[in-house]
Amino acid sequence: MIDDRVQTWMVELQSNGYRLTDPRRVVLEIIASSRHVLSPLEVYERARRRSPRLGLVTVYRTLEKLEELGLIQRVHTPSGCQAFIAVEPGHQHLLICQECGRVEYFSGDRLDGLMSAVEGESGYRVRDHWLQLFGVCAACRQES
Amino acid sequence: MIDDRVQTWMVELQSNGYRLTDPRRVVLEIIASSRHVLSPLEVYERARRRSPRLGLVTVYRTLEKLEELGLIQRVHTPSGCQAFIAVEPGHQHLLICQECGRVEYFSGDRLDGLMSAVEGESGYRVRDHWLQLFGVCAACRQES
DNA sequence: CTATCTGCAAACCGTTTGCAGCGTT
DNA sequence: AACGCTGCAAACGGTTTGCAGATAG
Repeated sequence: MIDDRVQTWMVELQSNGYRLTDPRRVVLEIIASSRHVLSPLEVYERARRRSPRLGLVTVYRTLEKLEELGLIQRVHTPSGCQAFIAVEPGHQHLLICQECGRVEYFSGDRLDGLMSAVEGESGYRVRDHWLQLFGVCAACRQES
Repeated sequence: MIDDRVQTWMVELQSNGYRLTDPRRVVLEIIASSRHVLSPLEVYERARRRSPRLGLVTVYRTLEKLEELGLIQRVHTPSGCQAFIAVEPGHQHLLICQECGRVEYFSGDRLDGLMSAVEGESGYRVRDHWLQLFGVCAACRQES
């Protein structure tokens, strides 16, 4: 399943004219297999364990391409906005553990009514919405 | 109404042991009276028109205190997270114009059902949620 | 009178860019 | 063989810190 994701991402990169290199493959595998949000530096540190010559710059450039292709997304939280997680097709929203950064995906927000009400009252045309939940995952709850 | 807000903020600052200085008053008035999100630099530029000796550092330090006291909030958008807007008590959510940054406040998201469903499925304890709408305000719509 | 605040300059730190050599295709 | 990619070093830009003098309470 994670391998599927890596596979899909590699195909996607190649069919957009990007080359498949070792450093890139390592970065791909790290984010594809993580259930936690990861900052560029965290990706770099993990990737270095496998590929010590890798540079931080390559991590930034790979993340940029993956984001541009819609394969990963930047996650915004009160404590910072430099973390990334895989995009899970069909699941638009995230539930993020405030302790460890673990992510669950969900969809079905039933906000259409609210959105058109707000649209009417404000005179705005609503184009997009963000919904995100924050909490503590089962594992972190047990620890405390 | 804006003056009320400035008044409230000044009292709040003072009752927390902070001093009321001219540079601070200027910064307060700028954000309190803005219906648009403002970056530190934008606050600085506007404040300088009134108070040319003001330093950018003072803007940062004042914003920090206002945020800490819960009087202003940082606004996160796809195009950046360094803008601030006044907190409107009782209105937890924002609708932001993607063109000009104008903000409308709203509440009543009726997400309790969804939140407890997600809580049950995930094993997380949900502590907080973010809901934000993006669109184009009436004025910007007319321009295009 | 004292503690806080101010503006300046410098430090800081995450991110981006320029470049010469390397590796994919 | 050609072009994209890599890692290094340096540049960049927004934010923070140290400090000496100014100012609110």
